[in-house]
Amino acid sequence: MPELPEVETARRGIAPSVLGRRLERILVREPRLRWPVSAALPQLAAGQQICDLRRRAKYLIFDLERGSLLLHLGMSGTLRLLPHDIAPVAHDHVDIVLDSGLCLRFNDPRRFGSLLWTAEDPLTHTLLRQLAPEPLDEVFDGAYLTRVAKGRRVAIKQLLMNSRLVVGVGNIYASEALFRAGIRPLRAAGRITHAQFDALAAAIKEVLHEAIRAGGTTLRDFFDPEGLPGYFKQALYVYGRGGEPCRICKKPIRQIVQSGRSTYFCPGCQH
DNA sequence: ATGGGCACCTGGCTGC
DNA sequence: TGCAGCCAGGTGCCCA
Repeated sequence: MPELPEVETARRGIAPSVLGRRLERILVREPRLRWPVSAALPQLAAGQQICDLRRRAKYLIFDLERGSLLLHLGMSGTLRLLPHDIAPVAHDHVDIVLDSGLCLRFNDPRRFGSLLWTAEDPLTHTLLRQLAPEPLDEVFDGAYLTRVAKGRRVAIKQLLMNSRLVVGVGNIYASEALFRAGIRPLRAAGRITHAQFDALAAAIKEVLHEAIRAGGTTLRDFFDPEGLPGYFKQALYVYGRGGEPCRICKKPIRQIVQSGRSTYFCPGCQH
């Protein structure tokens, strides 16, 4: 479900309600997530103030006074802000109850999401340590992509979805960024020119910024913490548009499968 | 080192 | 209607 813009939308929606508040308690109704939620986690986190709420790739990091919570939304996870006494519905797995009477409720039908505790610097956690630089940071540019793609035969779309090389770009925005940069998703990464990588890095930043501004992309079940959908779907050029005419050249958008996942591109605009 | 395929889950949609 | 089959926004891990 969520790519970087959707996670960032969640972070911005939640931040005003959680920053500086005390985390009263955590209620785990279903610990069987991607990794089992530690039975000790509620006690480790309870009673502490929430000092910061950060995002690293698609992880949300709740920094408490003595340790951090790492939350990943997986494919189908959402966070909602609710009065704590609202009755839970199906797949409401975790409540983070605040001293304001509000609670942050994590719902995740597929349970690919995760909630972890770390007492160390979260950026050194096993799952975060190896992640590529943030795509919206300055160090992420055409020179960076050229460097990491050097000698690689893997298709550029798959490279964009390798979290050791690029983070935050999932299946929707990989297709969208490649369209904007005019690059075919099947092109071997190592054979793309520096100039094309300049265009691709710029396209990634642009599409992520625009999607964040629109509150993310809602295909089916993404809603922000207030329960509102994202409005970026109408701005998609290729994703989910197989067979429909390209918005630029009118040729039909093609849908192919790479690594078992759908890829969309325009045969007229991308080379 | 690199790359490919599988695994983890539920639900919604399509077509018989 | 019912149901089988396929697809879905992620990513860690095992194997060649």
